[in-house]
Amino acid sequence: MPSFPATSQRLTDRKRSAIIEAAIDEFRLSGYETTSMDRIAARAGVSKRTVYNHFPSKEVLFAEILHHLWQAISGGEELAYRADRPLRDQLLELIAQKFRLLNDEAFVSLARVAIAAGIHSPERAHDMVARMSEREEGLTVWIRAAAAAGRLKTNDPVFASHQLQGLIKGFAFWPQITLAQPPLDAAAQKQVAETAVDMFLAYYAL
Amino acid sequence: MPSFPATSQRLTDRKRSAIIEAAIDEFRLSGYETTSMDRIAARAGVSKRTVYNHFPSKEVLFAEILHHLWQAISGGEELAYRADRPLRDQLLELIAQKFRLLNDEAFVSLARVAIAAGIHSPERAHDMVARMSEREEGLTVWIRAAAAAGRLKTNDPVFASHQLQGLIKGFAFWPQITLAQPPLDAAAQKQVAETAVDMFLAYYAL
DNA sequence: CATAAACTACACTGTACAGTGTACATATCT
DNA sequence: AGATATGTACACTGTACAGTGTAGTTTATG
Repeated sequence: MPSFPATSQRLTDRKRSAIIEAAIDEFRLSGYETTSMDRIAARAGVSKRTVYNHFPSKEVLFAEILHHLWQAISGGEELAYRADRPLRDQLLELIAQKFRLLNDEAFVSLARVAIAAGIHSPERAHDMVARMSEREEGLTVWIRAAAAAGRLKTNDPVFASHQLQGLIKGFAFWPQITLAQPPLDAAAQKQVAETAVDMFLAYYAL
Repeated sequence: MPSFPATSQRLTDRKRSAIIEAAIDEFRLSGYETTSMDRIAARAGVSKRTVYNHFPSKEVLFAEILHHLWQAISGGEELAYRADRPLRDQLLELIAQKFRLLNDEAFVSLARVAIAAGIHSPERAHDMVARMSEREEGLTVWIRAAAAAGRLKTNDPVFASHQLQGLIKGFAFWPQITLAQPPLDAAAQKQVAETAVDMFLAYYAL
């Protein structure tokens, strides 16, 4: 029976976690270029050599972190279209789900780091945003179903979905990413969500 | 009578312009951190020392460029609300004006550079986007006037204006900035503009 | 043409940083 | 307790880059 030190696993695992956490903080704070491996090591309370024993290069460490943050936010339970409930209620629930993501510290971190790093690295940006837009599929699927059921008048669900998201993200995503603004408070979220949905339905509902 | 070399002004002016142009290209291509003064000098066809004779530091050169690009896009002729024309036409014209800005290479460059540089420098980001949002005032003013004239039902013109812009920027700004996507073609612009305006009016028009 | 201003080549300083090699220490496992 | 895996301190290489100093050349101007 291993008498491991109270809180957690093997030393090497704790070190590894500390490095990843420190790296997330540093990259988030300073971006990829201006973050040094020495600072990451220092913040992690770990020797620089240990960082390199775990991760062969800064690039790899960075990729690991993107992967790590990605895991942290992968919990999207698709909401299916239902004929027996008002469109408005269903849309509000879909938006609420989106807000949970947008309020998620991990998600915003990921987005900030990814966009900051990717803005001058097309292939990485492409990969990143491609994966992010997968998370936007749910809404499109719902709209397509509602249209097929004859409750919405659109033959371009992807476009309509982007519109609705534009109405949300303009308030609750881009300002937070580019200006590091705090997430919307509950009242603002309510206003943004309800007005967006009502505007959307005013145009698309049959 | 000075026999100046055909095309333009004094040598020093041409050098200065060459430096600024080269710096715009480089910063746009690689961001602030990863662009070196040596590369700028090389691209400008100028000795490094000359760069420093014109601009005391990289910081200053960068600021100069932001200022320079800012000048290049400052030609916004505010469109005033008019009681004698349909709302839809006026809004479409406002949007068209916005698209002219969004299609402007200089504007997109500025935005990309500014956002990339500012994403980890809150004060600069703040300053930058504050100035950018001045350019969005026109739409807000128009909406306020239309509401005062009893043609739109909103008591929050700023919010409404942001909504309409969200419907545009989600297609024609953010993808271009963060993914370096090409500007929308004419057909797409038409679709985005018309659908946005129609959706907006479906909700707000009296 | 003389003079001042601007440009150039180039060598140089200082710093920051990615990444490595090593000798020694500490933890983990059997 | 002894063997093995990990971590640490630290010195070091090589590179990239901001910024400077200088001596000499080119360009404009009275």
